[in-house]
Amino acid sequence: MNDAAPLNRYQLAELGSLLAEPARAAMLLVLMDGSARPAGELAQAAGVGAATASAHLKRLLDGGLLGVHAQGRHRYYRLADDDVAAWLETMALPRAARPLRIAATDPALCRARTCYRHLAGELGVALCAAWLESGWLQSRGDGLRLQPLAVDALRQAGWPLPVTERLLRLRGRACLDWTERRLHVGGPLGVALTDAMLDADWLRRSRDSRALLPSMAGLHQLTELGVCLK
Amino acid sequence: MNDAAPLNRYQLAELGSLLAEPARAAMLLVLMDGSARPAGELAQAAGVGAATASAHLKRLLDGGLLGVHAQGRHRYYRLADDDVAAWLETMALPRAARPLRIAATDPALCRARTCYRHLAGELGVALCAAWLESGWLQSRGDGLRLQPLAVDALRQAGWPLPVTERLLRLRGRACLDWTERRLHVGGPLGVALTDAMLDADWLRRSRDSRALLPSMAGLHQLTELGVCLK
DNA sequence: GCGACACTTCGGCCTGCGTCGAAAGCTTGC
DNA sequence: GCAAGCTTTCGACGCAGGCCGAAGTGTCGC
Repeated sequence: MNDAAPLNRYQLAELGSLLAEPARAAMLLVLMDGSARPAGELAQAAGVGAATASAHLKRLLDGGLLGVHAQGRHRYYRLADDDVAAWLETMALPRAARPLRIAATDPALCRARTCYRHLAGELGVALCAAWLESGWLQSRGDGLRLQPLAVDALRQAGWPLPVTERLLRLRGRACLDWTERRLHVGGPLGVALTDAMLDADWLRRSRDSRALLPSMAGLHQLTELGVCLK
Repeated sequence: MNDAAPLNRYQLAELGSLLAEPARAAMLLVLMDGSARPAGELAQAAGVGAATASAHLKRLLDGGLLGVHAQGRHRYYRLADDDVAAWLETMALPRAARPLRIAATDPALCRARTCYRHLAGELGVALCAAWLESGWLQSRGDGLRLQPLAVDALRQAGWPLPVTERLLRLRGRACLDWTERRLHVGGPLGVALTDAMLDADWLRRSRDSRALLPSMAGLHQLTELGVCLK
C-alpha cells in the first residue's frame, strides 16, 4: 500500500470507513500490540458473531490494513505494516505513550510495530544482549525465538507451565530501543515475556508512568539467568 | 484532544467515521497543506452544497480534527494540530513525500512544525555535526548562530554577499532529524542555508520527491568546508 | 437600517452497510 | 473416511447518516 501517489478523497474515505466501525476498531486496537490473532479471538474481542467478524476482517484485509497468515484451521490476522501501526497510534495513543518508531531507513533492523507493551529500556536491552550471547535467544529466518534451554530455566524459576510453553511458540522481533540504542526483544514474544515477568512479580508497573521496574526478587532471578544489570 | 487515556473502540470508530466520507476526506486533504479556508471554499472543494458542507465541518470540528477562526462573515477552518496532520500524512502520503515531523517528546528541542524546507537527512546531520565541532556553528541562548568564520568560508566558496550576510543574522533551531536521530539545523537559518545551497547548485531537488541531493560540485565544496560525507 | 452575502439549522428522502442465522468450505484427529 | 472445529459465504432485516432545498442567524457595505 501507499506506493507512490498520494491518496485521493475516495481512497482516504475508504480508509476511514475501515476504522469507522466499533467492531473493526476494537480488532485493530487488539492487534496494536503487534500480535497475530485468529479470527475467532478477534470476533470475541469485537463482541460480534463469527460471520460478522469474518466480513470485517475481509474488509480490513482488502483495505490493506491487515495481513493474514493461515495455519491449520486458524487464520491469524495482524496489522499489515508499520505505517498502519503508526497511523493508529498517532490518534489512539496519548503522546506520552506513543512508542518511538524507527524510521524506514533500516526496516530489517526493526520491524517491531510497537514498543508499547514489551520490555524495553535498560532491562530489555540487557536481557536481549545476555540471552543472545548465551544462545538462549536465537535469531532465525522468521524472527527471534526463545530456546528450550531458556524456557526450562524460566520454568524452574517458577513460571507456570502454560506461560513457558507459550513462550516457545511465540516469535520475537529485534527492536531498536532509542534510549539505549541497542536491541531488545519485541513482537509477541517480547509482549509475552513482559507479561510473564509482571505476573511473576519480577517486574512492577510504576504508579504514574508506564515504566516497568524490576522487583528485588526479579533482580535476583534475572541475575541468575545471566542478565547483567548495573 | 488525546490528553491522557488511549482511545477506546468507540472513540477510534468515531475518528474513522469522520474520515469515512469522501466530502470530508476532500476537505481534510485540501487543508493538509496547513492553510485555513472558509466554509464556502471547502464546500466547493468537496463538491457538495453549502448546507452539506456545513454539517461536515461541524462534525470535523466537534471531533477535534479541525479548528475554526471566525473573521467577519467568513469562518476559516484549519487542521486542529500536528497530530491530525501527521495522522493524515501517515496514510495519505507515500513515505518519500512525507514531511519529517518532530516527535513530541521534547517540544522545546524543535518547535518547527515541519522540516520540509530545511536541510535534513544525512547531509544535514553531517553538516550540523561538523560545524558544531569546528565552532562554525554555535549554540547560544536564542538558538543556533552561524559564526563569521563560517560565513567567510562560504563567501569564498562563491556564495553571493547578500546571502552570506543574511546567514549571519538568521537564527537556527536545533532540530532532531527523525530518520537520522541526530541534530541538524532548522529554523530560518536552516531554510536560508538550504536555499543558498540550491541557488549555488550544491544541492538539487530530485525530480519526483522532496529529496535534496548534493551535486558533485556541492559534495566537493562541502568536504572542503569540513562536512564529512560517506 | 436595508439588501447582499456567508454560513448554519431544519425537515424529509434514500442509500449503504452492519447484524445475524443458516449453510457451505477446509483442516485436523481418530 | 467421518466427525468436529474454525472460518467464510449467503440472504434478509433494520438503522444510521449523507444529501438537498428552504428558512434562520449574523456580518458587511451603502
